[in-house]
Amino acid sequence: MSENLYTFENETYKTAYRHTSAHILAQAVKRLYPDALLAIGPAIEDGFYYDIDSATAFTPEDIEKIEAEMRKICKEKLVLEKFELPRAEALKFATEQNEPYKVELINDLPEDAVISFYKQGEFTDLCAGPHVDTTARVKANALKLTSCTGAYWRGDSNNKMLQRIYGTCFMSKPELDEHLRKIEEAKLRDHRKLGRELDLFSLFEEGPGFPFFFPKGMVIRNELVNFWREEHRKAGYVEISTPLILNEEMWKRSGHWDHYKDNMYFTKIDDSDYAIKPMNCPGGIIAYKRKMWSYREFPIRVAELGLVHRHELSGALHGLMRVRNFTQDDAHLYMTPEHISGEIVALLELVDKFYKVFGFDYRVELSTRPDDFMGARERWDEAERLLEDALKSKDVTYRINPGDGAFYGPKIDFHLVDCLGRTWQCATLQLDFQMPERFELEYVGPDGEKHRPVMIHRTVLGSLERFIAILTEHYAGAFPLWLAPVQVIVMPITDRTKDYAQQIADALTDSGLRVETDFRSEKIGFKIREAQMQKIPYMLVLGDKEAESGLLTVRKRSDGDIGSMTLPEFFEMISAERCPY
RNA sequence: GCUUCCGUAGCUCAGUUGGUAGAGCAACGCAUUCGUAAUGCGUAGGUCGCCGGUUCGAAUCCGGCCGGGAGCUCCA
Repeated sequence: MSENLYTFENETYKTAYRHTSAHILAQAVKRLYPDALLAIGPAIEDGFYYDIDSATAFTPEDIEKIEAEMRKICKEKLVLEKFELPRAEALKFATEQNEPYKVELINDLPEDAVISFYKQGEFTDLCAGPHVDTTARVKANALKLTSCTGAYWRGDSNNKMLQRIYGTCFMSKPELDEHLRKIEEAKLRDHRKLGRELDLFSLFEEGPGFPFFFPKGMVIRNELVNFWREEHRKAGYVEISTPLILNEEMWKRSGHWDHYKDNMYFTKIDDSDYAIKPMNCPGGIIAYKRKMWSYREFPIRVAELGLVHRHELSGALHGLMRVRNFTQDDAHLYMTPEHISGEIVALLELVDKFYKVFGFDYRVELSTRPDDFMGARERWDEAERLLEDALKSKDVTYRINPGDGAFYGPKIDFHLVDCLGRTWQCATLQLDFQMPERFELEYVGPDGEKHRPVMIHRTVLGSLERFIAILTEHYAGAFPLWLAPVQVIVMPITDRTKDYAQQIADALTDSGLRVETDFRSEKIGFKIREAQMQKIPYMLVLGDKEAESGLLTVRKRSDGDIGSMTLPEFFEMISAERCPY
């Protein structure tokens, strides 16, 4: 498709275009702030950024000046010239340029590397390329610096924090405007905004990271749990509940003390030290150990909607997506080694089944052994291989996330996307040989001897809070009938039809629907507007005509007025929507 | 936790160079009884996030703390 070669249809060109924009950004910064040191500046999903070490903190005014300078550079039509240097000379060059971060980058390249640079006008940057041919390719009026934040050098919080300037650019102004408009529109779906507007949930200063759910939010939560319980019953799960607080010994034995202490809350009871659970597994394990198990009972699948508390860093908190207490739809599966593959495959299917009900696209990652792993390396290799084999057998597309596993085992993570395209881990499936060892879990095998079971930790929704946040944004607050806090609102047109409306409302309520009535002496247009803004799926408009004929006039949130029908016809119409599982 | 921006009524926001606060929506009251996205009039509501400083005087300037947004780090 040669005609598409120089458009954003061509990913390579798009990346080169945005990468060149990053260089223009760096050049502009260097012109205005000659003492600024350059770190790295790649093209990213929606644009580009450049990390800069500058003594002056860039203000919004500075950013505007930089943006103006960038436009100037575009118009200067500077040609980008590539040249290569052997490592030693490249080092010398970067040193002379007084760019210590570049020197560090070059130092990390192999001895025999030939290192490329790109020069545009007076500005030269270490870069593998590729780039567009001149700065004039970048449309000056379709370019925008979007934000300036901090970012650690090399993504390590022990390193110095640099200033990261984010920008975006397109091949024409209308495309840029469209992109910016979409972002503004997406912000309207933000669960924090909708949670307040629809009176579902919120967070308050009095408890940062500790969410509140209001009656309407609880409806969604409970419906979700009903669905979850039903599917887990079908999948052969049983359910338990374990305490929020266990003594410190327990957490030392589980390894949480060594690996997770900074994220835990502690408390004292009488003179003993206790901890509030950050995970449900130790409690589940105590429950397991209450009796002796036979291999004949395996695999056992024990679920728990467990409320956990984790001390997340204040800066990491984000609405309901990242909180300090949340309910995991946890489960622990105990099995013999022969069961592992089958159980993992069944779990991949279970997660897929759940996410399909909501129409989610999800990304899968295999997270491998972290630096602070517990247990033997060979066990980890084996566990990682088992997870990978299961993914392959189900033809799941996944990517490897090295070193991101839990301290007790590798995991398969499922990520969902929020309104602004940020991804959040929801389902997780973790294979664990460590806890059974640490807690000396046992079962009796066919040989009459005691053996060590294998354990799987898993969630499907991840946390109810995060999942509800994702759901809210996914539906933009217009929840499907089965989840909608109010399913039907009954609105008489005048006081004359109040009795009839009440009668209909009672019949709907009796059938198990969540019904509200709007008897205020407002005009019907006003009631509809409010019901519409509350995103109530069905509105029944009842006036004299309906009272006389005994019919209902139905308005659908999504389609407007859909005409009149009898009550049984209405029930028939919505029956499929009332339970999608 | 770090960088940066922000914090005025339940919500969305005004408040010129410092002179002790305003609008719309919501709430409440009265009138209105109306056919598919806003009926009118009225009432009430704020230690301007908190603490301290500068000043004759602070929502406004300065400092500290708390909370929030964006991003980094970290994670369900």
